[in-house]
Amino acid sequence: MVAQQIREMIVEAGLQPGDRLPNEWLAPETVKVSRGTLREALKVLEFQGLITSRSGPGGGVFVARVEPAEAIRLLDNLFLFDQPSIADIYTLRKQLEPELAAAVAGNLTESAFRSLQGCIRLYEDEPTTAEEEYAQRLAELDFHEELTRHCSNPILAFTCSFLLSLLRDMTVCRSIYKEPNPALRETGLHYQVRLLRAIKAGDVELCRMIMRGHMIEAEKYMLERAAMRRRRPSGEPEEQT
Amino acid sequence: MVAQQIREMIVEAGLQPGDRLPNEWLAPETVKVSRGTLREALKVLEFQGLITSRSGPGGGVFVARVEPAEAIRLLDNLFLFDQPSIADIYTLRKQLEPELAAAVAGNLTESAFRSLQGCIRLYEDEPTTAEEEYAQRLAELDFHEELTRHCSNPILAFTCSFLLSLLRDMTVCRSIYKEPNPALRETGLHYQVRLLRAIKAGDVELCRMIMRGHMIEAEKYMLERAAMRRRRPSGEPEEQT
DNA sequence: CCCAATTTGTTCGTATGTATC
DNA sequence: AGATACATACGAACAAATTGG
Repeated sequence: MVAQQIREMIVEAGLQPGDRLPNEWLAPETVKVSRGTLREALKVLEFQGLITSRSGPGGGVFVARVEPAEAIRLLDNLFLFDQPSIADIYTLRKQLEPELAAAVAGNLTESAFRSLQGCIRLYEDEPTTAEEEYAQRLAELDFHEELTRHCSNPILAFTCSFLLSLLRDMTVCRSIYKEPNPALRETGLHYQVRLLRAIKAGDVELCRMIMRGHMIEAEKYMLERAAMRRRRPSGEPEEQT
Repeated sequence: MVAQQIREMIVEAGLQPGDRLPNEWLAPETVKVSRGTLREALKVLEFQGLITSRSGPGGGVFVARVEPAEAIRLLDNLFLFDQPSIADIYTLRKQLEPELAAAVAGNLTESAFRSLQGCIRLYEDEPTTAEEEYAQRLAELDFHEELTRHCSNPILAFTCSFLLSLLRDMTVCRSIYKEPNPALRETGLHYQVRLLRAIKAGDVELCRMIMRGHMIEAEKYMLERAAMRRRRPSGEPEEQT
């Protein structure tokens, strides 16, 4: 296909992010197709995140660095028809999140610390409404997301980030996140405070251990809640008994 | 964008793989864009693997199931400009491959066993040429790939498969794979024979242990070789001393 | 075996939007 | 403000592929 051909040209020429694609490459006489077909190929590459295009003078098609966040969108359809279970996701999280914590241990800048503490602050106070509950759970996920941003291992960061996006999008999780869970919130907060301390101290092994415990707890909670929802199916609201 | 819009329509309507997209959806009057623009969107979705299109009567645009192998291609550009290191990859493999082994333990059909044994047979004999050496190393990777195909956890399967494809494509790895390595070959073979036995026996914990050992060995070997190549740079062929 | 119908794929001329000088 | 350079969008016509009679 034309898209692959253009990609080849980019890597062959050793073009770097920010470089502009020479006009000749996109001329109909170089590529053997018409503008319409060429544009289809460019759209594909743009969607893939490899190129961006600006209009106006000095504009054109430029090579871009693919951001992990964009790449995750590409996988949106992967599990569209056979959704993974919560257990599936946590099988990986239990293994990888501890490594993530270990990877950032002792390698955080002051500003990185502050943004992590900012995440925590969002769920320091007991939530009063269901919306606040939900927002806090998302903030917890953001804490982990923030960790990935400071991980020097790009694959580990990408994979953990991917798992987080799966959790965010799964409808089961979304409904679970709306339920109040004072116990987990408390222990989760506790874990993350301890984790931050361990990261600051640069204690790699302690980071791993704390995160492992956190993941095991989180999985247990999620599985319990999911099982409850299965027994009392659909969107039935909880009644105070 | 139009592509996202069409994707929404598919999931809203609950279309399944194999279903055909109604003609109305692709009519210029439904979507508010011209045919050319619409085709760009379709090309994107096709590249993403969500749809395929056939021409002729009874043809049209059909929903497809995204295969993991296709999805991996989407990520080709992710690490184009900051390639991960061997250590990065093995950080994940050491954690995930044991889980993969554990996941398939006791869950393999007879035919799955045979194909795994087929992989092993390819490197039972000492390689005589560099090409054979290389082919054997790829066959080792295929062994792991075959495992992913029988893993019921789709994310675990996908991630492990992704890591394998990274190893296959990295130029460092490719050159390392061409070097003779009788020792690792022997122990690798030994690991995989033991692993197959453990899988057959359904001994989950043993599977994990064997695979963990295998990964640690493999990483050590790869890192050693990579370090040697760095000291003696570029494609200089090895001399017998 | 060929013809006709259906549907995707390609092309080109033109028009519009947008950013720079 | 206006001219210029560039990407983006449109629509009609044409080509190719596939199926059934």
